[in-house]
Amino acid sequence: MSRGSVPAALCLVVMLVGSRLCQQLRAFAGRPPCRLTPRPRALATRAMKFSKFAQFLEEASQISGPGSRHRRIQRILTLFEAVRSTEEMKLVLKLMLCDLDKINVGHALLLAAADEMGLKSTKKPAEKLAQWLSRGDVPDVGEGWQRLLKKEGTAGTVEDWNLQQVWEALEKISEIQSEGAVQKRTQLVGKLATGCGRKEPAGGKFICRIMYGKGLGIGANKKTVAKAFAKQRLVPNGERLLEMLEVNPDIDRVLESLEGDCQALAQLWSPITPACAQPSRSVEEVMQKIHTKGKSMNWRAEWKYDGERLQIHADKKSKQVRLFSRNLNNVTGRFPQVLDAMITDKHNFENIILDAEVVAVDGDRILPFQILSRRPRQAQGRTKQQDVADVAFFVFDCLFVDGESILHQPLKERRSRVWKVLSKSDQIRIAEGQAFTDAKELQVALGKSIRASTEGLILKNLDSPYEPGVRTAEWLKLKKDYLDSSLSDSIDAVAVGVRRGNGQRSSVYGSFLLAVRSKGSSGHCKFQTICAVGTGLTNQVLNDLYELCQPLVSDSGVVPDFLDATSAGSKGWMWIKDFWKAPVMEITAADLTESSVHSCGLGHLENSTAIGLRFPRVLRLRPDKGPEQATTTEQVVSMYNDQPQIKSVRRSTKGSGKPKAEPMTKRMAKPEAGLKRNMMRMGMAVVTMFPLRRVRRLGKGEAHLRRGLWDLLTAEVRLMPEKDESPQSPETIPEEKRSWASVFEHFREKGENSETNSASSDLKAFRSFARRAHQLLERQQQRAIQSRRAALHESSLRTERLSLALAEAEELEDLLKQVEPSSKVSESDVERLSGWSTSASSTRASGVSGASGSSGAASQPVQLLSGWEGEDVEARQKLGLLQSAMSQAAGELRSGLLRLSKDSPKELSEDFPGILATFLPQLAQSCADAMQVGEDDWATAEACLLEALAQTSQMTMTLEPADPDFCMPDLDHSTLFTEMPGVQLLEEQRDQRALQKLLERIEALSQRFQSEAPPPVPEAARGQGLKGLKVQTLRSAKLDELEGQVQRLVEENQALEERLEQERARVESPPLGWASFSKRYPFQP
DNA sequence: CCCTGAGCATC
DNA sequence: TTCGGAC
DNA sequence: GTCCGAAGATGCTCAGGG
Ligand SMILES: Nc1ncnc2c1ncn2[C@@H]1O[C@H](COP(=O)(O)O)[C@@H](O)[C@H]1O
Repeated sequence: MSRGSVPAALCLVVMLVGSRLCQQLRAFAGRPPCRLTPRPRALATRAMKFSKFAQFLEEASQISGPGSRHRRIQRILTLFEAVRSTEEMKLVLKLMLCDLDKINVGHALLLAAADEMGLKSTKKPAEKLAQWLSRGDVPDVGEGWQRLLKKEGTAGTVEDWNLQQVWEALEKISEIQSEGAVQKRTQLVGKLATGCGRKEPAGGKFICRIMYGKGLGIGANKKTVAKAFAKQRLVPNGERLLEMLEVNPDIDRVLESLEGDCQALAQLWSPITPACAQPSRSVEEVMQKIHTKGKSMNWRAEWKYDGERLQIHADKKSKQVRLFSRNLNNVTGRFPQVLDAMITDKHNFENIILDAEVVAVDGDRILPFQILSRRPRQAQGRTKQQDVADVAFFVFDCLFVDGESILHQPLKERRSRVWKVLSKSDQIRIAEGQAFTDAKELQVALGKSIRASTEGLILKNLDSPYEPGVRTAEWLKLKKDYLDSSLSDSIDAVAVGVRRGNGQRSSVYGSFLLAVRSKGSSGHCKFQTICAVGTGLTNQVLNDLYELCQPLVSDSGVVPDFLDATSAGSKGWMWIKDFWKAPVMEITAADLTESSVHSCGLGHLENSTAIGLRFPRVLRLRPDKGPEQATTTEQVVSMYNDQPQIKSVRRSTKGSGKPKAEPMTKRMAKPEAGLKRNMMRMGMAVVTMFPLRRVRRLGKGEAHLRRGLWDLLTAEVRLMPEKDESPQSPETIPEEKRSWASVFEHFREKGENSETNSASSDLKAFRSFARRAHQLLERQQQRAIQSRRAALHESSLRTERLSLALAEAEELEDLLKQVEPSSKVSESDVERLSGWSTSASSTRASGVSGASGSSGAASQPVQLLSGWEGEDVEARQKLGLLQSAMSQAAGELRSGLLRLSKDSPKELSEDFPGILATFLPQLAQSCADAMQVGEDDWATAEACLLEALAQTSQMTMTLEPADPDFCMPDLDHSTLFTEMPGVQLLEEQRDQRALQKLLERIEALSQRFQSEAPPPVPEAARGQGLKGLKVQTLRSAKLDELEGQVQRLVEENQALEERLEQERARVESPPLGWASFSKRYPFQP
């Protein structure tokens, strides 16, 4: 039944009809002509309608409870019994298993398609649908479609497509490409929905889920469907379906085969479903599993490479190679370098199927998964200029050799067979491993593998056959992140955002955006996102977290200001208003990776990226912790740097250190001079802007450029010749001093060697790269300026408000002094104060919204005071934190600036005596001076700094770009530098100081009250209001005055209000507060 | 021309 | 990929 | 133990909007 047997006439038909029908027609070709019945028209009348199909599915989905599995299978069986032909059975199976071609239809398009269904009963269907989803009224898009279609009713004649029509529509959708594709697809999807769902709304649901491709949501997927299929009678040998699919994923072919020879043999060019390994959590568990298995103690521990699974099919004579991914996709085009290595004459096989892992490598070094995944996905010509990395196949099994399947042979024999015929090379390697018998050996092997940057071990029974598609107990995976010992890898992170769940989780939050604490450069407690997490949580926890978080989420959609988030990392979240109430979770992960989505560690890593987590999951809640006790960014960064993969890269670049680069010469050719200058600026911009900026937008193009720049910086180590080694100076160039100079030097040499100015393609590439990088930086700077302007404005407003608040607080304090001449406050006073203040706020709330203060009653200082009486250790800790962070900030900035000046490479300053000699040192010095002055006098400091900046900007202006291609943009440098973080810090510190003073006073006041220990405010006293009191005494008069004061506070001082609200809530511990979780989820170390 | 969003692939 | 729930 | 369906990060490619 090979392709070759397709009659020419049919081929013609195929071409005419369209490629999508190709497979089916090919299927017909292999069988006697009489099997071609029923004819299409006859088929159409008797064909199963989608509505009927959907009814079966709907019934199956409603089955639950004891014995549901079996009953569900029975139900599906009745569906199969209703099928009339093999052709139809193919459709049924493919639809049920969502076995479609790539159709490029996802969540967004399914939503949009609601507008294309011609619905009469709903105004804006897509909008409505989105609303339902966001409120959790409907668990998924499919259910939403069903609801929309149900409203339409079935009055009149409505469309009801049969399965064949549906399939053809799906094929059509998959063919849509290029301009206008999205619109066309949307329309077709809409029509399809009508065809499937008008008669029977559930049909809409199922066609939607089929297109979405993640299962029908009826509690029956491949395995269950196969069990039902085993019992049906239309197609013979149904019980062998799975077995056949394991060696041939094409359902059409398999059904034909079931009717025919029914051979379930592995074949060359047809992918075999790969075997998987069972997870194991410890060496002990593994040993136990092995022993209880009994018989065989013949096990092998193999490195678990961190790459992609690859099945290699090769035929020597025809010189053909085909590669299949873990999901049986053909990925031959993605690894051109390795194809040749598979068909050399050195191999001793005619043909072969290998099981392997493909990994990015640098010589003998194994590179992280992330590098591998950066390779192009599309078929590339074999003549590519530059690849992201070299690649190697680590072969660990052999399934087929010289026309014969060897799946049934024990691993031992498969291995010995393949090593006999396979010739090793740089591209084709053998998976490292060793036999082991006891726990000790295993432990040693594990340590070794992890040090080699693998994920851990795969343990294999050498006596076991290859079991395609099975999570077999003969293979055990022992991953490093499962190990209990990796306790250091657990992170305590704060939930700062939530997202509603889908499907069965639509009634709760399905995932949480987590952040770690950054005790960054300002006293503000900032959090940086590190991952989202939605697994590891039980239903109980999910429900409780929903209760807890619901009142905390803001409806504004604005990222809260305690959070650093990149733009990509802040999409689609509902934010938690104040982090003091946010839950803390202990999480773990397999790896820490570079991230362009999360913000954790921005500015801490030398290559200017942030950190994210691979495979994050919740270990448990930590109600014993508040957000202020979360893991810090610094801790995460050091965890990142401690990883074997990272260390190994470090070692390799450090190890080949070289003597100091020679100063750049003046004999540099003209074009390069311009280039150099511009690159110098770029470099300066990178060095000065990047590490200090707090929030950075990270995009794809940007990521590439950043990596490019970083590569240039680090490449010098390898680029520079190692001659001239002076043993006198064992000092290698430290990482911080990797200089742009040597990069230029390298490219200059390249340029000179290539005779003509423009002939060097390297130089050309570099030029275009430089230009792009330059443009990018320019844009970034513009953006930075704008956002800094906005921030500064905001900041000054805030400062103003704070100082106002401060003044009022002082007044308040004075007044209070008068109120309590004997420095004692009577119980009734406190009572009144509290009652009065609540009254004030509730009056205000009702005045504004008419509701009972759903946005949280505005709190007030007085209330705070009474709230603070409790022993709130955490509040004090927080204050301490703020203070220490404050004092740190100045020091940090100073030393940062000084470091900046030292970092500037000497060779550069020699080359540009007029510029660098004064530029950086002076800037740094001025800044540092300003900081010192600033301790006492912020205004002077700022002026000082601004002047310094103005000077430097003038100097910068004197640089004349020699190369017209690289004109420095007309930036207003004084503005540019004024907007630098240093200035921002000043502003923030001013805020901080104001705030700190305020807090100090409040603290003092609260201490005064503390000695009183007044009783809690009785309910009756609340809401009474000051006006209801008899105002007789002097005290009461003063209280009247106080009312005026505080009401102004309430109205004018939003910032303060929020702050105080946080404090209040913290002390009050509301009914479902985070602290109360301790009871339900007690912490056990 | 560049950036973004959606879809899909890998893990 | 990881994890929890239902059977 | 099996099966299903929740959930994650990253990176590439394409179409569409400015
Ligand atoms: N030596 C090896 N033997 C088998 N699988 C391996 C090996 N090295 C890496 N793997 C990969 O590990 C995967 C299984 O682990 P996991 O993905 O954690 O379930 C397989 O899909 C392989 O791609």
